[in-house]
Amino acid sequence: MKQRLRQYIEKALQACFDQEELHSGIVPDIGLEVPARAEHGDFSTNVAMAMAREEKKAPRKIAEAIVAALGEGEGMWSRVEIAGPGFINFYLTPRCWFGVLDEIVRQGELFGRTRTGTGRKVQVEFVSANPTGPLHIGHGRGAATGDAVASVLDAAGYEVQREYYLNDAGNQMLTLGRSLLLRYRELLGETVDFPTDCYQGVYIIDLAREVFEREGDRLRDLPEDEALRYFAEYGGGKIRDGIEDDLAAFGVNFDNWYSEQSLYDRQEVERGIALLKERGLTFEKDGALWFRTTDYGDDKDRVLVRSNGATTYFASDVAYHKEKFERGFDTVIDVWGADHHGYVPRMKAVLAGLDRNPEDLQIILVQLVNLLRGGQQVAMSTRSGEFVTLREVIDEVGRDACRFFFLMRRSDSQLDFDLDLAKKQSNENPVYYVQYAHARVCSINRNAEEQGMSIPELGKIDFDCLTLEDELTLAKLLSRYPQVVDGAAENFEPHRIVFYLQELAARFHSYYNKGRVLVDEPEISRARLYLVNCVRTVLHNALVLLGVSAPERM
RNA sequence: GGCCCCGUAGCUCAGUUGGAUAGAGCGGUCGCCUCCUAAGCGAUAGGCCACAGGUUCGAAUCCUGUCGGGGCCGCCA
Repeated sequence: MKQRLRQYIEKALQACFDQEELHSGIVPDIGLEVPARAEHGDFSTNVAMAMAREEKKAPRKIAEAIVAALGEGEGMWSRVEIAGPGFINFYLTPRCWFGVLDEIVRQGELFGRTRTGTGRKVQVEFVSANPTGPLHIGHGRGAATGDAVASVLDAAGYEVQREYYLNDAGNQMLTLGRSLLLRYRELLGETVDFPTDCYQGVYIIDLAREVFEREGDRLRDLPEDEALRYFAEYGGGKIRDGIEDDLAAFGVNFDNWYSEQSLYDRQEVERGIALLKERGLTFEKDGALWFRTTDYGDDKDRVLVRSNGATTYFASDVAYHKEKFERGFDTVIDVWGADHHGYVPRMKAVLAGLDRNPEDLQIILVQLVNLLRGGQQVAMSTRSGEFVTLREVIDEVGRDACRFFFLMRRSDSQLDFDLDLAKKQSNENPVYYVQYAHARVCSINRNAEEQGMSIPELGKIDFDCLTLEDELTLAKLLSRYPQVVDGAAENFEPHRIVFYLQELAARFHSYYNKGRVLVDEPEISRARLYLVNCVRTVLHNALVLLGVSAPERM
């Protein structure tokens, strides 16, 4: 719709230049937007004002020339007017708006998919929690956000891969092994002084018990390093499986689980370091090897190889990101907790050092989640092992409410997650509000069917039967959906989908309450049924992007 | 000390990339079920967009500074 209108305006501008009404000969970017107030039309453009400087002419004069050159628009609009300082406002005909309904019916589940990203490969890496403990609520927000960003990009036409980076190398796995081994020895009756730098959570004790029940005391007499390796491997595997299960329960499925250890096994880490060295971007100091990230705007240089010869986590990250681009992605997106924001400059430096545009790496920082119960903040501390797991929250409030709540806010503002509110089955809970709209349409469909009426097919509708203001409003709102998807994809902002859903649901509920869909006149009933099923389709399509279900009854 | 995010209605937050008279939900008040699901709808009250400058035809939006809230600053991962 917007595109078509833009073409008309471009044509009019060209005509003005040809007839020498206007002289600059430059067609600017034509800003077309939906005005905040209905009396300013359906679309409004500020081109005349934008051109004022170039043309050295009053905006309203320019607008007059453009409007004169516009012509009739072949029934697309009923009125064009110049308003305010020089806005050109278009009033589209109802017939034009209701055309979107046929479009929705034609495309069905594909309505809202665009071609914006066609031919571009994007990877979204998210969660990537260390396999040393279960996912907590903070990881849940990252999971919901990353998954929705991936879905939205997919809808916008990008080729998308979802990846989980598994930190299965380094001494954290040894710490996990040691934690388990000590708990195991406790179970065997030994008195153990459990160190503070070991993992404190009760899940460690549970895992140790599992081993004890399977293996008995067989592992007591193994050499220390062998026992550690056993426990690290067993624990890491189990925890990883648990993470995968939790994510599956949350509706999040990864295309790829990428092992950090595999980077070492394939000498990728060495290769990455060697490459930076070759390019003269490294130096030695205090027995360690550093990457001069300050050349690219970081505030400190960073260590790649420690003085004891061990590589840092940053070194494997260099290799990992280098390898990502070698896999052919045009854009790589990392979803991180905001507490890692300090790592952004050094990762951008990695790209610059590899002659890659730093913009090709996009980092989404997801802010903290404050868990509330009864209005009080729930205390959490990973160190002490006291935290609320994602699984517990899913079990308590349900997957739909959980995902919806995580996506209700922009990811760069902190989120209060009110457990009591998320559980409430009432009007205070926005999740049900949206789902209820979908269920209501389904209910209307069931009633129609009982009356022997089926959902009308494409093109079998007389749009002149849709005479209500609310019906036109709904059609306009529906037509906006593909742009909402594009905007959400372009800015990595899935919350835009949430707000759109709430608005669409609100308009539908209002319409529903004002009158009946199924009335005595069959033609009107059919037209309205057609309309509300378009609403249902868009509600469904948008909910799918968020990973929230669209129930047929509630 | 440096860096990142936030500051908009009593509360929680949107704000179409700089547009016209600033929006929603919750909470408050008052109404609506002979009728397709009241998990719903309608009405009403509520604002110095933290503050001060600047940029321009035009600023909640961009720039600078100040104040307030949160977070991060390891040869840990």
